[in-house]
Amino acid sequence: MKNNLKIERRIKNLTQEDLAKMIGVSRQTINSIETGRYVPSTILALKISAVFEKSVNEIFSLEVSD
Amino acid sequence: MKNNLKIERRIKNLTQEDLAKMIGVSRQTINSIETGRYVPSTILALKISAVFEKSVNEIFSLEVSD
DNA sequence: AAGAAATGTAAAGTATGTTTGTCATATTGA
DNA sequence: TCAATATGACAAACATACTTTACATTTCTT
Repeated sequence: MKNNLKIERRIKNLTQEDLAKMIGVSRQTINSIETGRYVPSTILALKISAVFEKSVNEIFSLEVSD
Repeated sequence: MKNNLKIERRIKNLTQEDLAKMIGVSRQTINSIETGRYVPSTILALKISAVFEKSVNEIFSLEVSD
């Protein structure tokens, strides 16, 4: 699964830690999602979606390997 | 987290097992998501989104408890 | 260039998703 | 009504998400 987190974060000028605090997870969790080390739960994706005011589908997308 | 799975399934006339097979999970996984027993991964949400041709946000939504 | 802030990553532990198997109940259709 | 099909739910085992701590590396600011 791919994601635009880094880009969306830059648009809103948020650090990984800022975003983490906004949605109530650890900074490492954001980092791990961004670097593709793991796939977030749908609740997390929805919270991220709310922060960036974009749909989950606009932020996350399936790859062939999924 | 709430979801419209049951309604969307009815619209497309799919059983839990049909949907499960389409996205490659077990029937119990679909059942558990539908009845709110657990929150799916974002990959699963995106696959479900693809089946119903609706965004993840249209199918799943946050509740205050999230 | 130097110090501060931001990021990447790893290990260990806890929590939660997912599968398989199984059974009970509800719903549908002849 | 009877049988078939669909759904809800539980338990055990396993996989993966997530936290915390900690440290190294990169990027930013001056």
